Amino acid sequence: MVPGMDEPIIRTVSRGVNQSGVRDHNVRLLLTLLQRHGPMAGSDLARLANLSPQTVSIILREMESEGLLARGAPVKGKVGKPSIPMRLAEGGVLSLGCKIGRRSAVLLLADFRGTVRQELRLTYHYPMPEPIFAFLRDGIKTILSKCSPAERSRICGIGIGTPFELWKWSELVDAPAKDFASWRHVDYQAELARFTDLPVQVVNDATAGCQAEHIYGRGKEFRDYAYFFIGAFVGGGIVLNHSVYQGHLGNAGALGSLRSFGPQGESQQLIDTASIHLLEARLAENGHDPRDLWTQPQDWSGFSRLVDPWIGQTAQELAKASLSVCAVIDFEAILIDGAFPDAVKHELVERTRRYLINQDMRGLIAPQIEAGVVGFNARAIGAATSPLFERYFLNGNLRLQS
Amino acid sequence: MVPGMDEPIIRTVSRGVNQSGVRDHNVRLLLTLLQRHGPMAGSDLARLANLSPQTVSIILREMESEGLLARGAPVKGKVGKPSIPMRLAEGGVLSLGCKIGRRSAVLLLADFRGTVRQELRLTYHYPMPEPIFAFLRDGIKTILSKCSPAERSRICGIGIGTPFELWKWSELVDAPAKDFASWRHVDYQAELARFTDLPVQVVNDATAGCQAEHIYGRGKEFRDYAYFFIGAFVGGGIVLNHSVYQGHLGNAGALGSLRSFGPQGESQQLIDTASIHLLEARLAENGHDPRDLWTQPQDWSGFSRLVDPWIGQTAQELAKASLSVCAVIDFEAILIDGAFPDAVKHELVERTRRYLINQDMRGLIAPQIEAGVVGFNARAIGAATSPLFERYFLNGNLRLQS
DNA sequence: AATAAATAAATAAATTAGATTTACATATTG
DNA sequence: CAATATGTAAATCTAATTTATTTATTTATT
Repeated sequence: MVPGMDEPIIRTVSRGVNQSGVRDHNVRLLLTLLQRHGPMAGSDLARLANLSPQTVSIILREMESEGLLARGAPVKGKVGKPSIPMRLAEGGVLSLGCKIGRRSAVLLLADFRGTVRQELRLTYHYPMPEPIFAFLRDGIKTILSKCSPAERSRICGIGIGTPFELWKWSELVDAPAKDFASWRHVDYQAELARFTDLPVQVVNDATAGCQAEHIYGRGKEFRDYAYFFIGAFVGGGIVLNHSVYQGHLGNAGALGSLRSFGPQGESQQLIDTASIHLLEARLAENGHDPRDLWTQPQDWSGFSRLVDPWIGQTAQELAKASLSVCAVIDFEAILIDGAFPDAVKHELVERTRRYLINQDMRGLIAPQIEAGVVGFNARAIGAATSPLFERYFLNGNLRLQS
Repeated sequence: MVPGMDEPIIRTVSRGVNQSGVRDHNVRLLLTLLQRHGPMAGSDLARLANLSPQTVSIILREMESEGLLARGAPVKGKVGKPSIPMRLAEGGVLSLGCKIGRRSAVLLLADFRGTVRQELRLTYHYPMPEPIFAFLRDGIKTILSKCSPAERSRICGIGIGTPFELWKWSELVDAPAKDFASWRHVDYQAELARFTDLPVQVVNDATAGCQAEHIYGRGKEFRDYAYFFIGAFVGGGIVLNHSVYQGHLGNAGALGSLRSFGPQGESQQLIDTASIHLLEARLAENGHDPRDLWTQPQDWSGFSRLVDPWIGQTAQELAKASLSVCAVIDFEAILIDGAFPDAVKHELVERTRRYLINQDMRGLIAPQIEAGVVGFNARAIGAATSPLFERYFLNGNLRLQS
């Protein structure tokens, strides 16, 4: 049995549970544990999940026969019968992810375990619906044509990571406001349904990044944390109880909208004080081509004179923002990632830590500041995880109302 | 069967579910639905909970025989057999709640439905462990002595609402720092165990207020909201998915620690800019006795000249704070309550709404600003709800690790 | 080195809990 | 009296646990 056929268990407080709901939950639980902890024997899973070995055995054999799980080499060296570690099968499940960004859109095919198998990119001056949907239509076709029939049948859906209220961005991206307004009534589900039967999930782009970090990066280490993704515009996501929390309208973790203060004490938002578009502007003022930031994502050493003060400012803002979010939820950690070279990321994290200790922390528990590891493509990879959570993994927190 | 005997279902993501877990969940679900929606027939519960009428029938009869539920008068006037609405039995479950505050501690006995049956108060210049534990010991004895044996057996626990890291308060309450440090190693469970066998839950005081508003007040109306309780020091609580979220160390909703800015742009916290202690100070400066605020909780009209500007400042701070919290979670609403007269509360809510619309709301969804209805005693009443959630109600979000 | 004992894993068979389904008695309206 | 909805009894079904068995290995003993 594959989970996700019935409505999953306990998605709202007002849902009773019956036997098939129990099975669905336990199947998802075992998949989630294997995802989170890596390959494991049934006996270990039974202990972790607090289920009887028999129950685990039955579920594992079923999932194995469906090709979701694969068995590893028996582990010897301990007293007793050798254990057989089970793992998520490499190609057991595939999914598509798309990120719509300031400068480019990405479409990719990823597997169960976060490996990107194919990737396509569209760049533009600013995003508009028509070219993006054309890119998706052609891109999906291209990607599917390179898959075997078996692989195609294992693609479980497509996730779209997109900024919240994109139609309000026209002045930020200096696009004609009138054209840009067409984003307002875009219905991704309906548009995608014109050329694919795959289930479609829409998720905030930075929240998608958070999902990627959560399952493939350092997210597993923490129960509750906030995630910053520094792109052209900064955004965020939050995790509670080991689950990404999207919020009732999908706008939880809108960390770009955190209040900040300009040099004259005027009210600003984090998006105005800690985003890469500020660095782009500085580059342009200094006669560089700001597009170099995007075409040379692994090496910004050519602009270090400008990058360095930008890191300083951004770190200061992130330190203040980190404490603001910790007043709402007592996050264990703050993860920072973005569309920049690793060296920049680590410098940013280091400086944020230093600024943090000078802040007023009365009544708060200091969070750990850590660097994310997924990096550049986090938003598209994370978008691809949405269909996985929908069908295979446990997500303690509710989905969006849809 | 009474729920809560086994570990309740799905408290962490890594918990498997078996039949007894299912029953426990469904029992709690029905109790929670009756709590939230009021008396209801089994057939309605079955529809709401998505359970078969048979299952609901069995569970209801069992809970009725245990005295947790009572049947109402048959409802006629519709086609078909009249339905019998079931309700939480008035005295079905009782619990104790204690709030430890700046100026006073309160101990009360409440029932399943939020009605306070007995209430005791201790006032002090500043809180210290020894007198408070003596008050609890004697108070519990007094309260129990006024209960019938049947009532005593129905008391399911005691909840303690206390500020976070009380030992750091010495300068705020001008107490000798040395004495005050004794709070640091206080173990409520151990202290209470010396004179009572009741299970003890410890919860942040403002979060307790939030729990009270959540089940007895306006909390039911919203899926996600933040709650401010304006006491001597402002505090808060948050609700996600219709459940109070305490956070992994019990410090979620530490809204008093939200960053704010003083007149010279210096960094402050909300606790410094939106608390009743500011008003106390103004009263003292103007020759009034600040204790009048606490002894005349329903009438502050004597100090309106001083109260009015305090309301203005507080409203402004709350408006800014409201947007800060909505950048972390897309709360539907902000609920405001406090230890002040209703007239003050409503003026504060009204002005907060007005300030809100002048704020920078890019990227955010404007929350509703609403007044809480539980008022003054919210923290103690809410503390008393902790044992109820522990044993009888569903709480989608995790409890503290303990 | 050979062998027995201990141990842990995995699973088959029997049992059990608790849900659903089906059937029916009941009380009411129209 | 027909229609309808509630509420419950009996039978059925699902998926868990418990108990018992097989198997592969390490460890201790001879």
